[in-house]
Amino acid sequence: MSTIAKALGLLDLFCDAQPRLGLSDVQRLVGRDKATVHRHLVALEQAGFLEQDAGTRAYRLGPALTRLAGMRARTVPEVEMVRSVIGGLSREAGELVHISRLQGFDLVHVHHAEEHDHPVRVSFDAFGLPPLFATASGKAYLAFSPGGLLDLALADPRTSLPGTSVPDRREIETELKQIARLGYARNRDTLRLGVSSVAIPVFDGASRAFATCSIAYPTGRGGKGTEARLARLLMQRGQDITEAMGGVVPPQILDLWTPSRERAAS
Amino acid sequence: MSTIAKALGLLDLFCDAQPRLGLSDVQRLVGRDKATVHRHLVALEQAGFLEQDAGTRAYRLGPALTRLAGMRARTVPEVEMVRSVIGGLSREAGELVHISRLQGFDLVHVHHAEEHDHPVRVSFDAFGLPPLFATASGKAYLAFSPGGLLDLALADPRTSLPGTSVPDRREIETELKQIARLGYARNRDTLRLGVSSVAIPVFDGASRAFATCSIAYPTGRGGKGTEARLARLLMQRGQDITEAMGGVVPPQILDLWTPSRERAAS
DNA sequence: GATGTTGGTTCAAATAATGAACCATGAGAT
DNA sequence: ATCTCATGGTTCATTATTTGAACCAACATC
Repeated sequence: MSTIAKALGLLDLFCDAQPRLGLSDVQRLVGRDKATVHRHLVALEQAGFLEQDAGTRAYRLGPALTRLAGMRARTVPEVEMVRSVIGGLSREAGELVHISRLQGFDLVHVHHAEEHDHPVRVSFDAFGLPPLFATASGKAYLAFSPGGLLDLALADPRTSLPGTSVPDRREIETELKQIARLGYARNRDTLRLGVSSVAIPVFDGASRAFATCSIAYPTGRGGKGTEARLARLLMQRGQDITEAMGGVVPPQILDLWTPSRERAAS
Repeated sequence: MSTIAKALGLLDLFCDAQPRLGLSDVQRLVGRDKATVHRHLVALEQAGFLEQDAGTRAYRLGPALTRLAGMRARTVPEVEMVRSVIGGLSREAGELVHISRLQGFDLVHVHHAEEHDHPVRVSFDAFGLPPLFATASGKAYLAFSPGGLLDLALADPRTSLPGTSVPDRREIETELKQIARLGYARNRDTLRLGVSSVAIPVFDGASRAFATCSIAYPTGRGGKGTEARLARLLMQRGQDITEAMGGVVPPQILDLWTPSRERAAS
């Protein structure tokens, strides 16, 4: 393991739960020698990636990160940022990933990634614009948005299209509450037979849901644990996706997605 | 020089002028061996600090920066971020630095830093609330804000306070244009005899000026080059200051502040 | 004042970084 | 078609940097 990797790895220790860490804290968390850790911390501090509180001598994330992140935001177009994140997610999940953005009252496709080699795959297809509550993405969006939107979605003329059963408002509201509790939405065969999916919302700079990211997979694949596994992967990347699109995940959602990242001392 | 510092130093090469660099580019810029540079780039990429374009194989700043910057923004209060930046600036400049924020039609003090050891110093003092066009800070603010504000400032009742001469609108407008061209505002003895200052605007998240940062110094100090030197220091840190307060510097101002950071190949 | 923290330093030993030489590929130029 | 130059990337013996046990000083607790 390169020293560079070791040093940079230290930055990941600074999480929401513990944003300030002293030398001993870091030493305990990574298990390396104190002298080594100290020199890494100093090197990071001199580069501006950490800064040290003059009073408590604790370290926290430094200004260089803000500077470089700003540089990236200015120079790397959103498309490429999103591509790199969902590309990685698709590789991890082994399934089709796609991102839709709200336009009017519909979620329209903006990006997708398909980096896997299963013989059976869900083919991507912009299959019309189904009503919001009929897709995992739509439900993910509704569950994390102001209440009034559901009424508008229910008033959607496509609600009564042939083949789609008229939805029950109560039932939907119950499901949306469950989604808000779980952190992700799901769909099993409801829109296209044999196709299931899980979805999470994407937030904008003001922490409002404005898009969604979903993973679609053949319902049969992988048995019972599949949905949970994919949902977990999706939620783990939730922050990266939102940030790639220039947004900020509300703290309470972040807790839902990346719980117990605490590294309590033993 | 530690390997960590060498590797992290590579990140600074990615600037607005050249956001994508190939292995050879980086190698030329830093002058180190190609193999070394390559391994550093790979290490940075694996940690997410860089990412490589699959097509061109060029490197660009990576998603980990956005993630960590977000973490910092959430966990480190603005006060401390600002303090660390202007503290450094005060050390570099050897003079009093302070930041004011617009409140109503006045710039009120929010932070200051005074880390120097000159025997003669400008003492900090919240000397009332002078009209905007009488201070370097106020002029810096006006010069980078929508035009209508000048009228409001001129209508300020304090304009006709004893001792302050009634300002000429034409004259002020000319000066504001000059400030917008130079990138910074200045004041020499106009408000307090023996005290001069230079100032720049601070921008919010929507790139609107909402505060200012200024350096105050005894007019006599350091001869003729002083103003230029301090202004240069101030503008160099302009981006850091705005970003520490959660804002974004408009690109055209950024060009003014950090020009020709290009590192052209010889 | 004994004891356990904390942040930080030292210096011989060990490991990881280094760089000259080496590939493979692609773009122009002849 | 081939020669050349540039590119990104790799190898491996040499070297220099990183490493960590022991050590120090300051502070808090018992």
